[in-house]
Amino acid sequence: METFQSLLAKKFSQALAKAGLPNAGELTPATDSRFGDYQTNAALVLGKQRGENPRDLAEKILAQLDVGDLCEPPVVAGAGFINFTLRADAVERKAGEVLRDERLGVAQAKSTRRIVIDFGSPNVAKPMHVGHIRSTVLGDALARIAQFLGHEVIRDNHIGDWGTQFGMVIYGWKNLLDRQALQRNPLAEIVRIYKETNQRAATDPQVREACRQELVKLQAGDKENTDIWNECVAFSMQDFDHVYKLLDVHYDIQCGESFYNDRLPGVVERLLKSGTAEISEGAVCVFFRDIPELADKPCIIRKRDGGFNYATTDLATVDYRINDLRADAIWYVVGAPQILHFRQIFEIARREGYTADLRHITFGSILGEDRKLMKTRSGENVPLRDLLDEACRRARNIIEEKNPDLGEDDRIDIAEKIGIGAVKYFDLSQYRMTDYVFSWEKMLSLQGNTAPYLQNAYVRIRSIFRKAGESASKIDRLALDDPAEINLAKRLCQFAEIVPQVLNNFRPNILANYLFELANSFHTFYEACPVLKSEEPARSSRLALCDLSGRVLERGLDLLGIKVPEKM
RNA sequence: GCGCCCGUAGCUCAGCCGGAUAGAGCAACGGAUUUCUAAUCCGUAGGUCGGGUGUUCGAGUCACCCCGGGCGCGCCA
Repeated sequence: METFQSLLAKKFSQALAKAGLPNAGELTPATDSRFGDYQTNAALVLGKQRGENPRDLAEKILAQLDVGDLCEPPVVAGAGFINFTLRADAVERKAGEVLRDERLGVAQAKSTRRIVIDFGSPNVAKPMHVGHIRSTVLGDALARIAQFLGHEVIRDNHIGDWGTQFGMVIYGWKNLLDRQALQRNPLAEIVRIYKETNQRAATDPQVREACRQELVKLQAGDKENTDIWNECVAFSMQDFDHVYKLLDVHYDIQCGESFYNDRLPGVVERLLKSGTAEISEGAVCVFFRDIPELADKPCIIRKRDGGFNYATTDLATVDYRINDLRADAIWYVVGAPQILHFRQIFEIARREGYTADLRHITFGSILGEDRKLMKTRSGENVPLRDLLDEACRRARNIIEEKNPDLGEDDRIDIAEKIGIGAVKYFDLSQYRMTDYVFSWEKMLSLQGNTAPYLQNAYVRIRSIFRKAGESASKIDRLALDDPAEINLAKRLCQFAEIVPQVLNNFRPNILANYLFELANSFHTFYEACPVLKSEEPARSSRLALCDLSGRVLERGLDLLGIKVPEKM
């Protein structure tokens, strides 16, 4: 199905051709409703190129343009803009098409790709904390959207399950472990012994050395240490799975760092052999002498002591994803502090001849009310599990106050949908690069651009259908009359224009913003247009409008990984 | 020192490839409810887009410089 935008753009470019003019400018949604629904600046661009009067050019183009079936006669405005206002009957037909379409008008991508999305990536022996929200929620949303657009998505959890921290964990396990505490809360106990060992190591060189020895033994495949490591990984995975279940996030593969262990020597050998890497001060490095910003920032891929580091692992990972998984693209949803690292990795991959589309999708930090990195009162990372539980608890309090009649099962279910949805939406509704201040009050507010506000619009729709005792009417040609109806129907037709845009710059906030505007339009319609009490044909038409609004809201929120309740 | 990111209403934030008089939400103020969930809607008020120079028909958006904040820069991940 074609959107209004693409239909108009197509007709417009035909008109340009007829007028003997090249394609130019762009046809976009109007910046202001005063200017109609769509606008183009083509005449301005052409005017500049050819040194002609933009308004004259606009008239010349209009003489060749036939869009009478879609809009009112286009008008030239301002310096030479051409404005289009959709006809109500065209909106009726288009909305009818969307109504019948499972995909709600959203076309499949022209060329579909196999995309590995690397997101989440928690560390073993550390609980997931607020810092993991953005990567997890953003990555999941991008995966859902890419998938919906027809791409083949492989969601990969690159777990930090290997590294120097295990020397300390194993030392702690052998010397400090409280078995009973381990049974009660495994991860908390592992974290405790890790922290305590860390403190000891900071002051006691002997402990430090002991930890190093444990690490060496683990890396050499020592049975006892490997068993301990396995147990720690398993305990951590339990914690991750609990959080993922709450968040409704799943992975296709979970190839952690350890997965690449036996591939690391090969990576270094290959790079040395090809001359991409060289030995410097005993370490194996890749230099970027031809890139000014990187000239003084080499990338170490093997340490002087022969050990590998995370650059080596990431190179092995690129290799695996491209050669074994046959990825066309790899998206790394990893925080902005690692920009330099990925710049280096991507550059090395390029030098090795890889042509896959590698993207580092960065994001900012979550701040506390004090505008500093969000921490607990005692200065520690806020465990994600606690935070999500609190979200549900707070959501439940609000539900109980607003809707005391709900049964216990409903309360639990709805509180989870609202609480988790609120956390996710708060994150996704903001541009990913900006740091944001975490605020329960704001994210759980029923007013404004929040998940509960959107969910409420959906609930109102469900309520209408419950009351009506009927499912969506079979109507497929709407009868729009009230401005609120026309506005809502136009908005619904835009869903198909918005969704693909999200992937242009990896901005789910565009979709969130659209859904907010849709909910807004729906609420306005809801206030202005009685549904069940109205006469036919308005009643059926409005029911259809409700049905479509509900489906777009549900689908749109689903693309963001957010669920909708039937009641709230 | 070098590099990256950010700076838009009192607060929290939109504003994609430069486009018309810069938009929301919260908070403030004024209205609407015998309801299809008022958990809402309608309205008012609020801005030298950090500062400057430049590019051009046109700059919040692009380039350069400065100010302020954050982050990163050879053997952690």
